[in-house]
Parts: sequence; structure tokens; C-alpha cells
Amino acid sequence: MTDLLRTGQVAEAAGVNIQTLRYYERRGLLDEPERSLGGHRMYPADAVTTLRVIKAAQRLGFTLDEVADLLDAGRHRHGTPTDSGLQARARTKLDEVEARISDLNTIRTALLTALDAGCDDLAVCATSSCCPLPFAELADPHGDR
Amino acid sequence: MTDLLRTGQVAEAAGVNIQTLRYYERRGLLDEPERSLGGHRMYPADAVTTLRVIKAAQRLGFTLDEVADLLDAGRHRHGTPTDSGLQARARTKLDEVEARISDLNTIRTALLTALDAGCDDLAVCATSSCCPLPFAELADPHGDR
DNA sequence: TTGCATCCTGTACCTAGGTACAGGCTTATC
DNA sequence: GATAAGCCTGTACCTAGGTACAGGATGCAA
Repeated sequence: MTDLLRTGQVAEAAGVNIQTLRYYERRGLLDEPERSLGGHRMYPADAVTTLRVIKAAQRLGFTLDEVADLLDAGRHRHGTPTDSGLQARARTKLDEVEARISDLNTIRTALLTALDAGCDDLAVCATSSCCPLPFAELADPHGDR
Repeated sequence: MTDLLRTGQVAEAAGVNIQTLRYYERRGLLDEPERSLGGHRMYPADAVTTLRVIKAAQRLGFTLDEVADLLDAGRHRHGTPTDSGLQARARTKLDEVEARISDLNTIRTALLTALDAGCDDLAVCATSSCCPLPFAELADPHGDR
């Protein structure tokens, strides 16, 4: 009952779009807030904190699904000693990030090689066996961050 | 007239989906091939090479738009001495890749920090000022490879 | 000539993480 | 009570790089 915030205030405070709030609610990242008699959402102050946590986790490379999981794990653990799985998940994510860095280093090396060799036309390089560019190998361009 | 290939043969040889061939044609990456009397596409053998070049450039981190540009630049230069712009573009791409690596290293450090500090619940960390996780800073999660 | 594999076009769908818009209702201020 | 700002819902759209499907035509071998 104490100082509830309206959608616009929460969005402003957390630095996100209003639509994003509703999107996160749909995705299960944000609890459904109370409503005013007229149906307007009324958020407790800690919704802003939750939003900040979501943004921080995203910056660490977690997808929204993973963040939802993480928040959920934290919530269903009031009383139990510790371990929300955050440690394990962070380790997994660290592995992913390191793999990605390693891929990018491979790409970096290939680009340096191309610069070094003075490659000037891909179509030509592809047929002149002297070009050092790897036209078959190279890490899977598996997208993602 | 010499040994033209059908869609399925080209796709198979280059290791891509048939739909992808048509998609690349629409995007301007692949020249429109000749057609049989009945309207079936008939590709020259070097279409396979072009596809391999496209895939290689993608692995180097170029988007399809950039690859289209690169191929085009190569084509409109039959006769001129050198410089298709590949060198300059490779340098630009190298910068992007290095920036991405640096971002990921920042993320990596943050994850290591969280592991080190034994952080166990994001929601708790966010409110306990002793948590070393950066809830505001950190590189823009700018997506992309 | 039959039959089946291959190919054609057009259109819709997929992931991820949102953003935008239309049309209408609520809240707050004067 | 009027008016403007803010909020509601539902739905469509965006990027990037494809993939899938329906319904019909073609190519090729027996």
C-alpha cells in the first residue's frame, strides 16, 4: 500500500521502455503487479531493482529465458540455506563467453592474415591457391553474443 | 553451355539449403542464373565457388549486405589495377572484432568476480552493497557476433 | 507414356528482444 | 466538469539469416 509506482515511473526509473515492462511481464520476468480500480498497473518500489537486475544479467550474457530462470530460482528458495544455481550457471556462461572469445580470436587471426597478404578480391582469392584465407575451416559462425 | 548445374547439385556441392540459394539470389549475392526452357535454374560451375566465398566471408564476421558489397566491388573492377576496398573493409571488420573481444573480456571478468565472491542470488546481490557485480556499468550488450 | 524426383513461385514462419500503433479508458489537475 | 496526460489491450512490425510449406509444373529414365 505504501508508495506504489505507475508504469511510466518505473520505466523512467529503470531506464527502459514502457512496452518493455509489459513484455517482461508476459515473459515472466516481472511479477504481475497490483492494479488500480481502473485497471492501471501499480508497482512496488522493488520492481525497479528487479529491472536493474535483469539488465545486469543481460549484460553478463544471459538470455531473457535464463534470467527468468535465475530469478525464479532465487524466489523459490526462501528458507533453504544457499545455492540458487547461480554459481553453476555463471560457470557455464563463463565457458560460453570464453568459447566465443576464442572463436573471435580465430576470426581475428584470419583477418590479420588477409591484411598481411594484401588480399584484395575474395573471388580471386578463392581460386588462387596462394591466398591464405581459410575458405572451408574457421569456427562455426554460431551467432550469439 | 558447358556442364551447367541444377539447383540441387549446387546446393549439395556448397553445403547449403536450396532455399538459401534463392534467398541469396534475391539478396543480390548470387547472379540470376540461366534458365532451362521449362524455367529451371541452370548454374555455371563457379556458382559453387561464389557460395564458398560467401560462407567464408560470413565466417569472418561480414554480414550478407557487406558480402554483397564486397562481391560487387570485385566484379565492377575488371581492368582497374587493384583495390576493391577489401583491405579497408577487412581493417574495419578487424576493429569491430577486437572491440567485441574486449567487451567479452569485460563480461568475462565480471563473471569471474561473481564466481570468486560466491554470489548466489542476483536479487540479493542487487541490494547488498557488498556484492562486486556491476549493476549499472558494463559494456553495451550490443548483440552481434 | 507413365511415374517419380526435382524444381518452380509465393507466402508464411522461425529466433530474440523488443518497439510501434490504433482505439479507447482512467487519472489528475484546473 | 472539462481537458490533457497517461495508461489499457491487442496486434503488427522490426532486424538477420534463413527455413518450411502448398500447390503446381518440369525433367528424365524405363
